[in-house]
Amino acid sequence: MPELPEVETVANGVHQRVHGQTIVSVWTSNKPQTFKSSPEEIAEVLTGARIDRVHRVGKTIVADLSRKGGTKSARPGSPGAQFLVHLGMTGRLLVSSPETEVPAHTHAILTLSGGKELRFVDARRFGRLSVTTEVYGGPGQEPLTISNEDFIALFRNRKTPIKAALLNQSLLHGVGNIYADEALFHAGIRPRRQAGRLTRDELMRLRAALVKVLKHAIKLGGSSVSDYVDAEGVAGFFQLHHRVYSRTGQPCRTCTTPIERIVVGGRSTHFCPTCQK
DNA sequence: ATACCGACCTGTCAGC
DNA sequence: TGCTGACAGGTCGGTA
Repeated sequence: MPELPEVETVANGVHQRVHGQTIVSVWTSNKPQTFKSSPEEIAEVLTGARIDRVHRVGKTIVADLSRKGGTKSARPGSPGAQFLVHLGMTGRLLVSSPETEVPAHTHAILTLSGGKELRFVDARRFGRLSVTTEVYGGPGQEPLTISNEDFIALFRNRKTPIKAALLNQSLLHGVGNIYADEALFHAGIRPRRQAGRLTRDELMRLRAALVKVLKHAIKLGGSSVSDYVDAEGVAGFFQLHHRVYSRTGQPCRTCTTPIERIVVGGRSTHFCPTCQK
């Protein structure tokens, strides 16, 4: 489901509802592929910890934890741990009342001091939970804040199609299939173009388009992620603004040429053959 | 080192 | 109605 804007929306929503609360108890399902750390390790680190802040790094939701007695200012030798949640394709992080029915495919429930529960639900089980004591930095660079020069340098000498390079999380993290297609459309660049052969000008346009598309999507709450935090959660509306993604055969909103669908790097890819060169 | 490709899972939807 | 196959917004590990 989620790319950068959706993950940011979920992280912010969860933050508002749970920060400052303590994790009273932890339950996990017996589906081991859900976890990077072992369920035992997760339960040990989380139980009794306070959630100071929930934020996003790449496509990962990061909860900063501290322990009673310890403080936010981590003392030497006792760094604050972090709880990492990757939503995969179908993962959801919900803040629910205990009386709310537990949905199918629920893999973790954290009972909070405020009386609510933080639930991790993931039908397809591509999501991952883990705990770490090192500050998580993510695999690549942050698309919202990277400079033009750093952005241009990322793609130098790359023979892979620009679409595939945008999806490579060790270069830029947070960009997924929807926003890669959308950004390439706004920059007027065909997805199969070799990354290393794009001009400086094109790469600068691409960076600007990416930032614009991501920020716009964050403002609208992401694309079609509904029910993402709790019953009061607001659905995302960015899907109504897609120019190419999932619009195969429909007229381009700029020039009316039918949008084409191809496969690049094994991923379905949409573009306008007239607007993108 | 880089790049491609299948595997990991379940749900949904189009077509027969 | 029910079955089958294609497809889904992500990542990882093996192979070339």
